[in-house]
Amino acid sequence: MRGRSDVLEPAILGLLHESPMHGYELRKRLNLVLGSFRALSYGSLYPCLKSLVERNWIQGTESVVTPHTVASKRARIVYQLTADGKEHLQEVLASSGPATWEDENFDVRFAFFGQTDAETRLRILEGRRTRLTERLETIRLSFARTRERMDEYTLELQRHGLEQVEREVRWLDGLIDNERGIRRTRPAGTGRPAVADTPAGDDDVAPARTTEKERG
Amino acid sequence: MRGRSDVLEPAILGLLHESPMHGYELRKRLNLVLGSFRALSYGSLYPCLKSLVERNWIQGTESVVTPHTVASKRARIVYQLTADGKEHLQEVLASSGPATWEDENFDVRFAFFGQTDAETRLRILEGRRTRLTERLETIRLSFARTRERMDEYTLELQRHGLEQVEREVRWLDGLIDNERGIRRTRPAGTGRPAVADTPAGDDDVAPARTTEKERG
DNA sequence: GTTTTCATGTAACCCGTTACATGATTCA
DNA sequence: TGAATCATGTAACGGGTTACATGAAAAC
Repeated sequence: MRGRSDVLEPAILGLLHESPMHGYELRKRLNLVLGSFRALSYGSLYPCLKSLVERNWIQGTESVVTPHTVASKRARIVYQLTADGKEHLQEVLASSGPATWEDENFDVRFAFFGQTDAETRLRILEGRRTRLTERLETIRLSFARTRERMDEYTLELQRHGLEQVEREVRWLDGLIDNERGIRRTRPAGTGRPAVADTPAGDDDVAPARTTEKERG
Repeated sequence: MRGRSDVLEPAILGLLHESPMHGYELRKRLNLVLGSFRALSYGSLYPCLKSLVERNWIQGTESVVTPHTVASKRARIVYQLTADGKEHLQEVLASSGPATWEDENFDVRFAFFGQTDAETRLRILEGRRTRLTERLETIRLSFARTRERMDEYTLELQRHGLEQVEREVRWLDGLIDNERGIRRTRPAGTGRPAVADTPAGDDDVAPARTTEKERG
């Protein structure tokens, strides 16, 4: 309901659930989960950790590292989920709504599918797919409306953008088919991913869902 | 030098240079140029227009529209570039620097390549390419370092992200080859785009630049 | 005649970055 | 011993969004 980001907190909780970590390390891992590969700043991370501690979802323990000789003074703080935190994370992962379909939110949620039940996974994937096809419609529309008036570079940018989204949809189709397969085969909740791993440039996933024509 | 966004202003100036417009229409066009297809809010747009007027780069004229009967009271404000604005836009378009290689900035700059000279176009495309290959390196590295410890969904997200960037690089390669061709053929500055328009799934652009191996 | 779309704006707020400050540890 | 990296934090700022306010024109 508020803002709509809430991307950082789930990411942190999710990673800490996999294994306890200190801030500095967390930051590096975060970049991989956060979709885009920009480096998150400490100016974001540490205050967030602080607030998570205050809300009692994580706790930090001063882990005095024994470097190579004796114990050092400057300790690093290893964070881990509290019981409350684990509970909260499960709630977050089980929920899904409009915000969940958006780019960054989706990436984070997807990254932690391993901790999510099959129903939710499918719900998120399909919501995301709908979201993207809506976007396709919007693009195609204004595309068709303005294509004569646009110079060719702008047009090329548009074309490329459109293609990217189309590819994204095909990727989702593969994942959805996969989830459906799992769901039919297994009682749900097994957490087995078995995602498509087509190494590069395989265009035969979901052959005729996004029709290439009607572009004029 | 400041912030690093400066994505909105150039986009507005560029669009207004193509043709004068009022805010509401501008906003729709903006979404196509701004790379991602999120709708820019009026809360961003109008204050920005205001500040551009204050700096004398654009000017707004109350265009009283004759709707269908008589003249209406509520006029819409049509903005156009001033002489200063045109000059400033040319400066902006001729410049290039680290910020230019970033995602959104690049998109905007690319969209207005029609108004940019060939040297600059090539400089930006190559800068962007370098930026992306750097990113590829970063991803591949942390990818290799953590792949065993990651669950398969996170891994798939990574794989997919990597693939996207690789594709982006191939797209750039096509554009660069194209620009080089133009540059050799024509004295530069002709403004002729002739971009690659391979409809979909053409993988033979720049065959062996991003080597698929050494992924372990 | 009422709803939808067009059209312009403002104020509060959110989420993140940059720049700064500090100090320990490892490596050359 | 000095530089690079690890490690933790704070304060100021920036660029965007949401929510609000207003009203005319077009469509139904």
